[in-house]
Amino acid sequence: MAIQLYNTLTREREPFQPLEDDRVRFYVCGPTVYNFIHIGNARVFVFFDVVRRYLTYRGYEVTYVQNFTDVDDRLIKQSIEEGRTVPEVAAAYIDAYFEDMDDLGVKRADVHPRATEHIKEMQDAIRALIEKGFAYEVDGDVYYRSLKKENYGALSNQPLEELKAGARIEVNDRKESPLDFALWKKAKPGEIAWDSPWGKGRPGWHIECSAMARKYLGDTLDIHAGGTDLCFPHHENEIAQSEAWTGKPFARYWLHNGFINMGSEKMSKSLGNVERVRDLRGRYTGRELRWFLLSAHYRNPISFSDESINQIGGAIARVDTAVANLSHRMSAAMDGEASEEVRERLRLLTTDFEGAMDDDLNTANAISVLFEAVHFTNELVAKDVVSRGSLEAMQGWLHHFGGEILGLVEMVDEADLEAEIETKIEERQQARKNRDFSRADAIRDELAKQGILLEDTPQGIRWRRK
RNA sequence: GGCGGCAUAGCCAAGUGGUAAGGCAGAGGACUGCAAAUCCUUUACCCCCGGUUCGAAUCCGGGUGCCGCCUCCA
Repeated sequence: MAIQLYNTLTREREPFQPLEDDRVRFYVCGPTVYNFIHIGNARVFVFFDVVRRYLTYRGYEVTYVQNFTDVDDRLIKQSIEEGRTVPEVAAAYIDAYFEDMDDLGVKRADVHPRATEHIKEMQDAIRALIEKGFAYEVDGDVYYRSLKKENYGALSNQPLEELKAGARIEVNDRKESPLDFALWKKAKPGEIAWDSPWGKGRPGWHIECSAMARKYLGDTLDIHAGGTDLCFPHHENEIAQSEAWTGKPFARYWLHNGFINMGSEKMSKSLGNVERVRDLRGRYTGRELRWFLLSAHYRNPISFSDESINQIGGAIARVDTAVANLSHRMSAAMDGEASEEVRERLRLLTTDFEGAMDDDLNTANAISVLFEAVHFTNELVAKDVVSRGSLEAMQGWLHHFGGEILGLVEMVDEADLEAEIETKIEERQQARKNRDFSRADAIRDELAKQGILLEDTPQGIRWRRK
């Protein structure tokens, strides 16, 4: 059964069939690096990181591209406020972006192209659009002629009349139609600018994705993704200009993720309720945040609250405990291969996991399969007799699906066992043997203060970090 | 005004026709020197009113409430 994806373009769930059978060209709109990213940005990057990992697991050769918008009005504004140049501001927030993403376990894209490093490609695109009659220059600005293309509005499902009616009246009345958008903007004095056939200026926002996507992925992408608000106008405009430019479909599947609300309100600057990842990282671990972001279906809104994330902590503890106990059980296991029962259970878990992810990337259900795996792990660990092979197979499953694909499970390294703790444990065992329970409890309490939890099991004492 | 989404237990959250997943929190039990962990059991008038159907959280109609997009906001 093929992977089913909800495609914004058709507003239907469709079987996923890339242009080439075993290759996926995947483009995600990255951040505008004028500031630290917020939790809503992070949802995009974390979720599509999982999609990319899953597609790779499914055998596709994935080329994953995510851009940085490193020049635009907001960057210019920010550079004035910070008293730094635009490139300096961009560089600082790109570094910050990677720090935040590393903490959330998001892998680097194959390419992170920056707008300012592709000025030539954008100018080539603009020139081609002018030649084809899809763009026109007015006094140093270049605009795209939106109405020239018949299917403008298809992605956002808006009839042109409505778009026109809803369009804001802009100060700039040099455009032929209010729907036209800037491909090239003339520089004001002192602004960062590049030379061009139309005079000094900078690229408009939408053209960078079209130019960079084509350069790194070709004329037609398999998947183009981003936040739901990008649907209009950004993605609509990308489609228009790219297809006018290349004469080919721009992207086969458009994926848009839902927003994060603060309570029931939209998170927005004007409401002053924006949660930056940078700040959240002081309150929560990156793993808690990642788990939180994957705990609901990607197209549904998530309500952010401290209570919600605190609940995640309990869930993570359950998984970590199982993983640690599994590791501990290994030392007292019998030699031997994985049992047929275990193999069968793991096959079923794999089927369920794939079923969840194939069903429009349902990470919430994939996580519930992870909990089934945890439950089975706990049963195995509690058995009187279990083979090392069975435990290793279980461990491998958790590592692969929970760790490699979802990025939520962290394995423990048995070599972590520290001699000092082992000595204490030995001492406590002696005390218990002598029925000196107060001494035994004292040692346990002492270790507890260091964050080490001791647990008595039929296979001996095990310990883990709290 | 146009387009679209959502409403499921104390909380979070799956579920697009066949007796309501999973997690957190709570309760009871088993196990334990005491614990911890684990296992078992337990917690739902699926927003309201109609309709279709043998059968609806799921489809249709009408309400109510909330939310998003409609030019640079993930």
